Parts: sequence; C-alpha cells; structure tokens
Amino acid sequence: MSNTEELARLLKALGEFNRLSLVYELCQCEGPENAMCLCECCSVDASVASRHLKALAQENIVQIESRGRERLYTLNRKHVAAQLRALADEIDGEHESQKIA
Amino acid sequence: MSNTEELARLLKALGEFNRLSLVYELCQCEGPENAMCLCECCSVDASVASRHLKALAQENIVQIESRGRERLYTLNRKHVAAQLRALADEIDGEHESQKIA
DNA sequence: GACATATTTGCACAAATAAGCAAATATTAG
DNA sequence: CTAATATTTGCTTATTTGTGCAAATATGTC
Repeated sequence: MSNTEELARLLKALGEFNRLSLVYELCQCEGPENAMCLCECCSVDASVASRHLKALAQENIVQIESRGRERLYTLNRKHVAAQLRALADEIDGEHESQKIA
Repeated sequence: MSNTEELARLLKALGEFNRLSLVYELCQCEGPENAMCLCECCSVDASVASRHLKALAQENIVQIESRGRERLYTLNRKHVAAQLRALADEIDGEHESQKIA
C-alpha cells in the first residue's frame, strides 16, 4: 500500500535525532518559531537546520509561514499525532482478530 | 535527553518501507512467524529480511524466539504502541501549556 | 554420516544521508 | 544604495544504509 510508504517516510523524517529534537522544540513552543531559534536546540549549522526543517515540511510535520526575511515553523500537531496513533492502534489495536476470548 | 535518541532509533527502525511492511505483516499474524514467511511480504532476499528483523529486534520492536532451525518473530505490540502514543501525546498533548483558556 | 531447510554472515556496491562552509538570495533598516 | 539579518543552495566529504549473492552455520530428517 502506498499508505505504508507515506507513513514510512513520516517515520523516517522523525527518526533522526536532530530532526526529532527540532520537533520536540516546536512541541514546547506556543507559537511558530523561526529557524535561527530552532537551530540552537540541536547546535547545528543554520543550513543544516534549514534542510531538516524542509524535510519535516515535506512530510507535513511542520508548516512554514513566511514573515519578512524569516520563516516561521509550526508543528502540525494534529496530523502527526493522528498518524502515530493510527499506527499504534494498528499495532496493539483491538483489531478484529481477538481470538483469545 | 537520551530518551530522544532512543525514540529516534525506534522511529528510524520503523521508518523504512520494507521494515514497516514486516511490522504490518507481523501485525496481522496471530502468533509468531518465521523469517521465511515474513520475507515474502516484502519480496526481498532472505538475508535482507534477516537483517531487517535483526534491526527491529535491536529496537525492541520484535522479539525473537528460536525453535529448531527457525526463528520466530513476535511483534512487541505493547511497547511499540506505547512509544508511539507517548510521542503523539507529547506532540498534540494536553500538556501543561494550555494558555488559550 | 549425507542431505534438506532456515538463518546468518562476509563481501561488494550503489545510493542515500548528514554535515559544514562559503556563496547566493531575500528582506528589512539605515 | 549599503549594511545587516535570515534563509537557502551548491559543493564536498565522510558515513550509513539497503541490497544481493555466495558461503558459512545451525538444526532437523533420512
């Protein structure tokens, strides 16, 4: 299923330490943050943060909004959480095959 | 946090198409399955499936049980689902900062 | 023992990935 | 226009990763 492929890409995007750190950072932000602020949390070059954020945006994990010369990133909370929960449900889910009873 | 690193490794393990396919396959299995059976679902060489399953085992995603000349793999449902839900909660969670109210 | 089956390991290779730096681009401020 | 700030892009480099094949290992069967 192509759904599997899409989910795999989302998980891969989250499955890198610095990107996951960025996501955690965005987690704790009330509003959108710019890349300068974000790249501090994982102490990498600005260009690296930029690329990671782009990768996260490509998987719809973050949303980008331009304001002047800076870009503001917002975590796509609902979407990401929903994807993760859907997988969790599928894995431990009370899915049809409860043959034990 | 080293927890972030561990979670990143788990997500990375899940974030590869063939490995995720194996997980899905194991999802639908009642009991443990051997690698021969599993490697069919992603049409790769047995050695590749073996390596992927090993990678999954290293992140505690699957459990291995030896039976004779074959190895039986069981999905670690509770653990994986819990990890995914914990992240989901952190992301969209009703975490402390509900300043909107 | 010989042989079949299941899995792992060693090797090679191609492709992807993460990283930093310097240069380019965009935008704002003076 | 010039200078400063924020971000992206091009380049290079080192490392990791996924893959297949063949050989090795382990175990069961005859």
